[in-house]
Amino acid sequence: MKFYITTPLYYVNAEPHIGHTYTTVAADCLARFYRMKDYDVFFLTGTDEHGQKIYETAEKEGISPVELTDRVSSIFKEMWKKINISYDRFIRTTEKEHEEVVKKVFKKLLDKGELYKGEYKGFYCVHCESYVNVEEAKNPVCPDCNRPVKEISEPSYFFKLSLYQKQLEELIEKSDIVKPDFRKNEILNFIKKGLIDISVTRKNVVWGIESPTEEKYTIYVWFDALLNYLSGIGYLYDDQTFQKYWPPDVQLIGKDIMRFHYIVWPAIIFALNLPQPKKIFAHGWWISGKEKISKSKGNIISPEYYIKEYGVDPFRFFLLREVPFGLDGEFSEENFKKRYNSDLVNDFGNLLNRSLNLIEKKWNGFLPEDEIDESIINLSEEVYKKYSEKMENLSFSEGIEEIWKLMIYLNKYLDEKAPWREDNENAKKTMVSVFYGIRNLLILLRPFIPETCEKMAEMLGLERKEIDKFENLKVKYTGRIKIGKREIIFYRKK
RNA sequence: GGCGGGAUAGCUCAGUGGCAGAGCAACCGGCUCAUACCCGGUAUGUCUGGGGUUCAAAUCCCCAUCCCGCCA
Repeated sequence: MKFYITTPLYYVNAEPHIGHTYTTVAADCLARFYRMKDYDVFFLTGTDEHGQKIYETAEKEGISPVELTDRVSSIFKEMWKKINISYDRFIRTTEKEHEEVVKKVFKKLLDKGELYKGEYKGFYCVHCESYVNVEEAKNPVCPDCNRPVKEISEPSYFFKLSLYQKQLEELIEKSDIVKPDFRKNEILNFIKKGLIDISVTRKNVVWGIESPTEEKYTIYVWFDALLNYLSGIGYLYDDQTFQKYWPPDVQLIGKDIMRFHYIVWPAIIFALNLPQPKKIFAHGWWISGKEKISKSKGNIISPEYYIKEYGVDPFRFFLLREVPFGLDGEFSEENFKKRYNSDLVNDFGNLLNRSLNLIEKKWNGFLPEDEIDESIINLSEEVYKKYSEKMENLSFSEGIEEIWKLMIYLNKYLDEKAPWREDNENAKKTMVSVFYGIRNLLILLRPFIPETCEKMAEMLGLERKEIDKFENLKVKYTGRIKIGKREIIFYRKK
């Protein structure tokens, strides 16, 4: 079984922020989840580097677009490294391979009559890199960013988007491509009002991919960027890889770029006669102090701060635990700290610590042998089943809630069995069972907090490969296990 | 303005016709292996307001108020 997952390519006009991080962490968690299910996973992310805005930003900074894009894309890479993003490929739209694919696709669509030459008249927002519809006011501004827009009139190639209205309606109604479900109606309403052909070239933009036409144009940056999902796995140059992974199983996007992904993108796929993605999931935004996060409001959330203050894994955990994926969430240090202390420090860290401490005290750090309590075996199985379903639906927070059922049970089990009051012989089964339960927690939580789980596995005296696959949930212990060095992983905050 | 979604405990929210729920916070108790942790228990409601259907409505229908999303 294969699993192909993508994030949008991030526009290098800005450095990574909480929004990019959110999407990418979610994708990483899913990629890891499917790897642990033994799927053949391909996880694609990268940077979107063309367009007028990049050109202008570079100019402002007095550097070349290449210098700018090199710099910012490597900042993204460093960030992903820091938070353990396990992508299989990081694609840049300025790569030769990608540029060639874009040209080939353009040519292909041109030959098929999917593109035609026309005249574009209207307004263009440089900041948003998008054509906008504004009333003929004295000072037309972009409806999204409120910046002044340019009026332009120029020859351009158009993509016959209008042709695909019916097919798109049917696709959205009948498939699971639009997720969460409540977005379906929104998109459908939009489509039903009628689609118009979209301009896919620009006449006066320098920084972009050149069209394979006699008269030279620059290919519109969004058209260019969307094709990364094809070029990233070898479309038109590595057929074997492409055949293996196409179509995408999950594509993650922010809710701000739904239209490109639910309308333009599937229409391009129709035009290329390819199977459609299974699921495109639009997640919500993090807000801060009841407002959308923006530089001008000064309510920026700095991932670096939380990573430094609490650690990478608590940060990853919070993003996916706090709010149902798809809805907006409020990001505040107060909420973060609450989650951190109650879930990670109290429930999880303390469970590990008290358990290892008991094994240390009673048996000098050697786990004895005994049978494992049925209740923990059964609960593990039940939790995994439900957790698995939740993860497949991208309900990360509910997936974690399932894991916590086992966590809570283990704490309760310890209290009830009170092994510290028992002699070693009578405490054996309890501790072996708790050990088994904790090992299962490490497996289940690993897609979310990989580093922590690996470190904890070491503390349990286990090898990394013992928590590598969900298959291992069933593995029981025989032989003597010497637990590793015990240390506190999550320190209580304030 | 049009279309859609929503209003339930202090907070975040679940609950599609049958005794109003969960988590967090609060309070009380237990435990003492553990990171002041963990375990158990208690309390908490004009289910936005009004009308209707029904043996029975948070749930279905109508009206009103407020909030949110989408409308290139």
